[in-house]
Amino acid sequence: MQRYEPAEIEPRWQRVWEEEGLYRASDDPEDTRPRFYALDMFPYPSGDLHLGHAEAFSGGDAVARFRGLQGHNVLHPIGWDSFGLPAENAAIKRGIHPKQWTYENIEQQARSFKRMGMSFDWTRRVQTSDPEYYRWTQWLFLKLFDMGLAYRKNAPANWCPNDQTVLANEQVINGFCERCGAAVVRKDLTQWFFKITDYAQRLLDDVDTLEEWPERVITMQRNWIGRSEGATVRFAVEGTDDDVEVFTTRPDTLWGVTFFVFASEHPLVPKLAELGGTSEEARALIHRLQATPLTNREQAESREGVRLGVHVVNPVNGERVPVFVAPYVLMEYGTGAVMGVPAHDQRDFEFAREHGLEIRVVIQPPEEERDAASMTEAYDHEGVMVHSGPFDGQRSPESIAKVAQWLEEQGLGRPAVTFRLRDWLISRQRYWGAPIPIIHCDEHGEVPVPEADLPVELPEDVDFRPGGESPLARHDRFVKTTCPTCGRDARRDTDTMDTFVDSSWYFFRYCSPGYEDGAFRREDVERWPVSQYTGGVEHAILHLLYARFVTKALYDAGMVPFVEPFARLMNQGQVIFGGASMSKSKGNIVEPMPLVERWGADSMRLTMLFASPFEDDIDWKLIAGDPDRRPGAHQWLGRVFAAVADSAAGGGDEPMELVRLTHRTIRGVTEDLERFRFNVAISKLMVLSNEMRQVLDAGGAARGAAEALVQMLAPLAPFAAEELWRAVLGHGESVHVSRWPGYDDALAAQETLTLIVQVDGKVRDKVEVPADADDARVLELAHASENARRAIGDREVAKEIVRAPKLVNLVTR
RNA sequence: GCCGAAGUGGCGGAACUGGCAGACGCGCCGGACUCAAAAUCCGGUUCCCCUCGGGGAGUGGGGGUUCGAUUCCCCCCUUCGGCACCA
Repeated sequence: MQRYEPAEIEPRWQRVWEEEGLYRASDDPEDTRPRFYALDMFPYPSGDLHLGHAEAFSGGDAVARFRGLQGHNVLHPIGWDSFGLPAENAAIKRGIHPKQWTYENIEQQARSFKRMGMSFDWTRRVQTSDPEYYRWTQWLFLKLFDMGLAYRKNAPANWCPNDQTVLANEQVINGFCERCGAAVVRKDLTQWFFKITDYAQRLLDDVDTLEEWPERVITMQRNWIGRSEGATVRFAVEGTDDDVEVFTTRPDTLWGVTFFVFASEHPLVPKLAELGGTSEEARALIHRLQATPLTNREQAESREGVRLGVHVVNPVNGERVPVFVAPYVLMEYGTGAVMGVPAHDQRDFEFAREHGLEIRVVIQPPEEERDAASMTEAYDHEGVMVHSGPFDGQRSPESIAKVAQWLEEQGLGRPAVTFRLRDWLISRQRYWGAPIPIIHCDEHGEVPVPEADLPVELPEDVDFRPGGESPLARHDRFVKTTCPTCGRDARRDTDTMDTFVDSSWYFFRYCSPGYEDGAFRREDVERWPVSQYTGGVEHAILHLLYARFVTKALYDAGMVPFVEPFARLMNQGQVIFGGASMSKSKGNIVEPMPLVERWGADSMRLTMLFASPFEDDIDWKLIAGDPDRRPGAHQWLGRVFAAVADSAAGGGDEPMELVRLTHRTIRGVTEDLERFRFNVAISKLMVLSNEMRQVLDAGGAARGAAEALVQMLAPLAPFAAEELWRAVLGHGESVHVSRWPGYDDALAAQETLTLIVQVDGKVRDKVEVPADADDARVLELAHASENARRAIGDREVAKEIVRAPKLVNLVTR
C-alpha cells in the first residue's frame, strides 16, 4: 500500500511542473479557450512568506487551478511590491543596502512559493523596484502630469518624525503613522499630488457596478469618498472688499447663523486678525494651531476659539455676525470656513454655549415649541422653517434644495457638492522608491523628463539614512542635470513616489511581460481583464481606490478599454493567533515554511482552506496550535492515498450508490469552488473518500470515484493529486491539464430519500421512500407510522401538509 | 455617534428557494491492535429526563408571520471591522 510522504512527493512534482511549463498563460490567437485572469495581491518582500500569504495564495491558487481544469486559458501571475520604507529601515538596521535586503527576500519568497506549488506563470514576474518596471511607473506619473492630474503645491502635510517623510491622509491612523506608530506632526512642504478628487464622483458612481465586491469594501469606499450635497454661500467681510465662501449641507438654516468661524490656516485670517486689532490671545491660538499636527484630534475636539474682532454679513438677511478662529474648523474640508448655526448643529451649539453666543431656532420641530434658552443640544431633525424670511412655513429637509436654488437666483450662492476625499499626496522624502521624473529649471519650472530618457534611475551609492530631506538631494550627480527644454543647468526632483503608485498599475504590466515600447499594450490589457482579484481587506481603501483611479485616468487617456480594474474581489480573512494578530512583540509568530517542510504544502493549504469560510479570520492557535501534532489534513490525505491506491488495485463493479454519490459530489464541489466555499468543498470530498473506504472494505470497487476525487482534489492539494493521478492511477499527463469531471443530474439525484413525518410540526418519524414517491403514497406512509399515530393520540387530524417526497405534516388543531 | 458584518455543541464550522439543526473536521470518551506507547483502524459524542421504546428543550434575548423559522418581519443585547468635529 502507498504511504503518504509529502516530503518526497512534493519536491519531485515541483521539478516536473517546472520542466513541463504547465502554468503558462497562452497569448496564442489560435487559442480559443475562454480566458481567466486570476490575480493575487502581490506580496511585499519583508522576509519569508508568512501565514497570511499561505492563506491568501492557497485560495487564489485554488481558483486559478479550478478555472484551468474547467478549460480556461488562465493567467495567474506573480510579482513583488518591492519598493518601500520597511526595506530601508531594515537595511539601515542591518547595515546593508535596501536593494540587497529586498532582493534576497524576493528570492526567498519565490523559492517558498515554488515549494508551496503555486501555479504561477513565472515568465511574467514583475518587481516594482526593477528599472524595467519603475521606468513605466515614471511614465505613468508623466502621463498624469500631462493630463493635469499631477501637480505640486505647498501645503501643510502629515509628517512622520520617525520615518522622516510625509504621509498620505490614508496612512495616518488616528493621528499616528500607519507604519511605525509615531505621532504625526504638521509640516508645511511643497509636495506632489495626484488629483484623485477630480474623479471623486466617478469613483463613487462606479462603485455601484462592482456587484461582485464584498459589501463592506463597497461601503468603506463610499464612506471614504464621502459625498455631501448642499450649497456654497458667500458672506461679505465687513470693512473690506473680500467675500468668503462657506459650504453647508443645511442652507435651510441660514437664517439661524449667529457667528462665523475660520480655520486657522485660512488665507484671509492674517489679514482679518490685523484688521480687527486682534488680541495677543488670538495670535497665540493661531500660532499654536498652525504648529499642531493636522490630525490631532484632541485639539480638534475642543471648543476653544477666539474672536477676530471683525464681522461678516449674512447675505440672506443682512445681519452682522462676529468672526472667530477655532480648531474645530478644518482647512482641508469644504472652504475652510463655516457659518455657525448653533440651534441646528451640535458643534456650533457647543461652541455658542462656550462663548456666550446667541442661539436662534429657525427649524421648529413638529408638535413642539423649541426655545433657545432651554435647549440642551442642537436640533438637527426635520421641522418647519421659522424666522426665515421668504421661506417661513416651508418644511425642512425638503426645503434644502429650494433654498439652494433660491441662493443661486439671488446671486448669493449656489447648490454644491463636497467630498471628503482629498488629493493623493504621492511624494516621499525617502530613498527606496521610484524617483519623480521631473526636472526643475529656473527658466521653465517643472519640466517632465522626456520619455526617451526614462527611467530616471535610482542611484545606488546614496547615503539613504533619513535626514528630513530626500536622501537623493545629497547625491550631486543625481541632482545635477540640464533642462530638457533649454539645456541649461537644472536640478532633478529628489522625492520618490509613494509605493501605492507602483501598485496602482502592476496588474496591467502582467499582461504585456517584457514589453519595451510602453507600460503595456492596450490589446493585451483588453484580452486579459482581471477576472478575480484575491487579497486582504486591509487594502479596502488605499490600494483599491488608487488602482481604480489610475484605471479611470488611463481610460480617459485611451490606454485601457475599461473604467474599473477588478470585476470580482475576494478578501481572505486574517490569520491570527490566540485571538490577537501575530506580531514579533507578542512573540506569537508562526512561520509557515517549517510546517510546509514537515507536513507538506498540501496539508498547509488544506488546513487553511478547510478551517473556515475564506473571508473569515482563522485563529491558528485553535486549528493547529501544536506544531508537533499531525494536522488533520495530513491524516485525511493519508486516508485518501490508501483509498485511491486500493481503488486502483481492485477491479469489479462499482456500487450504484457510490456512483451516485460521486456525481452528487462533483455537482456540489463545482458549485462550492465557483463560490469560493473551499471549506464546504473539502468536507464533501471527505464524505466521498469516507464512502469509498466503506465500499472498498466491503469488497466493492471504487475506481470511478477515485478518479473524480483526485481531480477535484487537484486545485486544493495539487501535489497529492498529481502523485495519485500519475503514479497511482497511472495517467500519462498531469492532473492539472485534465478536464474537470462532469456530472449527470439524473445520477446525482438521490434514489431514495428520507420522508419526514411530522405531527403538529414536530418530527415523529423518518421513513425511507423512493425519490419518485407521490403525495398519495407519502401520505399513506405517514398515516401508517406507528410513532405518528401515537403522537396524534385520540385527536383528529385537521390538516395535512404534504411535500412529497420529503415531508408530511399532520396538524391536529 | 454613524456605516457595515456577524452571533449555531467543548472548538472550527455545515444546513439549496422556509421543511431531519449540528454535515465534515478537531478535541474528548470507549474499543481493537501492542509487552507498552506512538501511529493506525472501529464505535460514541448538543443538553436534560428515561422503563432504552422514547420524551422534553435547543441556533444571542424577546415578540410576530407560518402547518412548520438557524432561514422572513419588528424590537433589544453582544462581538468584530471601518469611519468619526467632514460643516
